[in-house]
Amino acid sequence: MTTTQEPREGLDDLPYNVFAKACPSRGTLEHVTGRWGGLTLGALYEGSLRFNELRRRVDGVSEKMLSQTLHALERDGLVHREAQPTNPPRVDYELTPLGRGIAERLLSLIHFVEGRMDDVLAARRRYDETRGAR
Amino acid sequence: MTTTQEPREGLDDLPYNVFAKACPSRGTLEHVTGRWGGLTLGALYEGSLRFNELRRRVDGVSEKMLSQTLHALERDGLVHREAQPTNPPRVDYELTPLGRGIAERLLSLIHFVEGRMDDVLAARRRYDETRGAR
DNA sequence: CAGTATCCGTCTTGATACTG
DNA sequence: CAGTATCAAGACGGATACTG
Repeated sequence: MTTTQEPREGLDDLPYNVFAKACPSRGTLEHVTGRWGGLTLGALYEGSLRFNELRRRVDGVSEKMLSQTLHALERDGLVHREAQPTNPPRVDYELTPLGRGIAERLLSLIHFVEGRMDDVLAARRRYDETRGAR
Repeated sequence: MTTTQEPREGLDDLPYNVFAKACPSRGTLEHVTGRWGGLTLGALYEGSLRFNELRRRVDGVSEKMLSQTLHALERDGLVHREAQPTNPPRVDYELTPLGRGIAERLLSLIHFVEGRMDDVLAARRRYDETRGAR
């Protein structure tokens, strides 16, 4: 009976469970936490930004990836796209209320990680010494 | 002066800034939020687990990916690996205090997303109707 | 049980070029 | 400015087989 799964209380009674392979929340979580999704949401938390402003904020993202990321976030209802039909075109991206809720929690995580990087780096050195020498 | 970067107060004064391409925090954040990293941390939040228990919890992960993920998290000092030299071998994985701090924030994000999936799914339907019909 | 090693296809990514 | 289209390189992921 080692394989019997005990339900994790307070989690499995939700309609969506990210631990399950087929749950749609897994997809959204991947958009949010993906390589560029999180940084994009984080950048937009400061306020609305235009496409190229965003590109400069999110250091290293290509046009293609930013475009793709924004589409996914817009489709999930986390980002609102506001296009002015001027010439040259001007398009502003901003978080929706739902997007803000997600960005807040994401930034909490990001700031926590940033604040602990010295510990992480120290742990890495220890690990590499111990195992690397072997 | 459209390219002048205004510092984001309360963020850029940190020694590590995940928005910068070369910042090591980016790497750690990717371990944490990667496809399997987040789910692994989330599973371990409940308590220590053995390798194959973990594999069953994190639905869909392969041995290779779980092993790889655990190594990265252990190296970053988020997970502790406790191996008993018995036969058959028994290895328990558990969060370090640092890992718990990160897992808490990650779970806050995960639960929030899970709780809003109906909104997300509705947004997707709207998006697909509007744009898909075009 | 707890992994490691290897093969191999797929999916992502980044450069580059081009459009409105 | 705000993207889209295309393509090659490489990272990523899964299946399988094997080890201690």
